[in-house]
Order: sequence, then C-alpha cells, then structure tokens
Amino acid sequence: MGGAVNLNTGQEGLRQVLGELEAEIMECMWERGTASVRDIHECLAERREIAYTTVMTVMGRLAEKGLLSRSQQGRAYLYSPAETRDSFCTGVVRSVVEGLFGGVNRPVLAHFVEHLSEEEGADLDLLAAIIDEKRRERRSSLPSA
Amino acid sequence: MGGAVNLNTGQEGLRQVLGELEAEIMECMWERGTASVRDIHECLAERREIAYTTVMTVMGRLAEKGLLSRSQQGRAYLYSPAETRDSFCTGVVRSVVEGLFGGVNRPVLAHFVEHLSEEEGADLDLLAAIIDEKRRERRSSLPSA
DNA sequence: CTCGAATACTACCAGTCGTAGTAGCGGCCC
DNA sequence: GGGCCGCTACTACGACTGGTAGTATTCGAG
Repeated sequence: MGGAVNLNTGQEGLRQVLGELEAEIMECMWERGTASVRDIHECLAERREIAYTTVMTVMGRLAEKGLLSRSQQGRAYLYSPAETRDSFCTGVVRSVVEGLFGGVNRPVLAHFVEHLSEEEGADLDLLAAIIDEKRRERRSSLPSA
Repeated sequence: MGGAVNLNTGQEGLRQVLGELEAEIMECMWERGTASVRDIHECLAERREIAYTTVMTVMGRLAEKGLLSRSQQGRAYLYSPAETRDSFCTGVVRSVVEGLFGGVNRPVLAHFVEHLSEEEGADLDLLAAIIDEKRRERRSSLPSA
C-alpha cells in the first residue's frame, strides 16, 4: 500500500485525538517501528526532562488503547505501532467523517470536493486525474469478480 | 453555498469534538436557528430530566467556545449557532485533516481516494462524475479569470 | 543468592464536561 | 413602590482523561 503521504507535521495533528505526550511518543514509535520504553525515553530525554516511568505509563496506556502492541522480550517489552502513521491518520479522519456525516459516501465526498475546491480549486483537475487512474487500475485488477 | 449534506446522524458524530450534552444542544440549536435557554431546556426536557441551569451552563460554555453567539434581548439572551451544522462539520474535518496531514492538498486527497476506494470502491465512479461536474461548472462560471 | 533493570501498581494534579444549587438583578403586576 | 418571578452569573462537585512520577515487585544474570 502506498505510504505516499509522509508530511510529518510533528505531533500537532495527533493532538486532535491523543494527548501531548501520547502524540510525541507515537511519533517516535512510528519513526523507529519497534522500540523499548528505554529507547523512547532516551529519545524524549534528549529534548526535555522526563521520568522513565512517565514514558512507561503512557506507553502502557497507548498499548491499552490499541495504538501500540507489545511483546514480552525476556525482561523487557518491545513495543511497536499497531498501525502505520498513515493508516492511523486515515482511520482517524474516516471515523470523524463517519461520525459527523454518517459515513463516507457520495454526498459527503461531493460536499467535500465542493468545499475543498473553494480554496484549493486548482487541485480539482489533478484530483480528477488521480481518480481516473485509480478507476482504471481497479478495473484491470478486478477481472470481473 | 450548497448545504446539500443533511444526513442528520443525531449527535453521535459531534461527540468527536463536543461533549454529549453539548452535542445534543447544538443539534437542537441547528434545528431552530435561534433560541433561548428556555426553549432548549424545554426541548431537552421532553426526552429526559434535566435542570434548567444545566442547560444554561452548557450553553454558556458553548458560547465561550464560539459555537454559539448570543445577544441580549431585554431580560434574556437569545442564542444562535455561529455556523451552520454543515459548515461546522466541514470545518472540523478540515481541521483534523490539516492537523494530521498538514493541509488538504493533492497528495492527501489522492491518499484518501486511494484508501476510501478500498472499501467504497463503488463510489469511485460517482465521485469521478461529481468532480467532473464541478470542473465543468467551475470552468463555465469563471469565464477566463 | 543478590543486584539491577524493567515492569506493575498507585497516586496526584490539572483540565474538561455533565450536573445543578444559590445568589443577584431587573421588570412586571398589584 | 414593593414584592414576586424569570433569567443570568457564580460556584461547586464528581467522573474521566492525560501528564507526571514514586514505590513495590519481579525476573534474569552473575
């Protein structure tokens, strides 16, 4: 799956759904893929003072929430993100849209295209091209189901 | 501006950004356009028991947050939504997307089309049609800039 | 067996939200 | 004019979430 969108905005955006520290930690985790509490603590400690146990607690909560998965590794746990950043963000947006508009469907998309185009009008053509491509792609990869 | 999307999902979705009661109240407000605390209280009281002052407090908070605006009307305040429901929801999604991906731009849209199409594949054609229409519309409404 | 690293448990504080009581203010009716 | 009524402002509190961190416990290595 094309992880094409890697506009790493810092954790500003994650803050919509996560706490400050949680976002920061997830950002670290996505950068590394897999890490121990120690690793993340060291990573954060470079920038600011923070207790090891604080990091541990939050990572635990993150795991509870299903954002991180962990596997016992002898003495320590090894954590890894349950989803890619990309996938996670997409999921967040999806769930917001779903909640707000009752699903991602034609009227919603239409609505969005309309509103987006008011400000990012120029992208409309590009978007059309992309969709066209996807459609063709799809059509050829699904023989006739 | 076409307020075309009126899929009233109840306040499920608003809950992503507002509290339960806040969402419920906003829903009422959007239905009525303008109302006093009394009005909203009566509206809610039909469905459940709730103190007048509770409604007042929350409406006050909503006004503080800028979701409602109010104007003194002799003895009482008259509240009205600062934005339409549609506009509000769109704004929420936009801000989420912006925060998460750093703006609504081509790669993000592309990304979305890609992901959405994985599950709502059928909508792809419709979406394409809509965009096409918008493009044509735009082209004809903008003589030549 | 003992030490040390890592985790688990627990706690505390701040902020938000739902909930609501009480006080105060301004008109209206008598 | 005075008192009552309705409305607002202020205040409060409990639940929950997130940041922060201390203490207890556990488990492997030496």
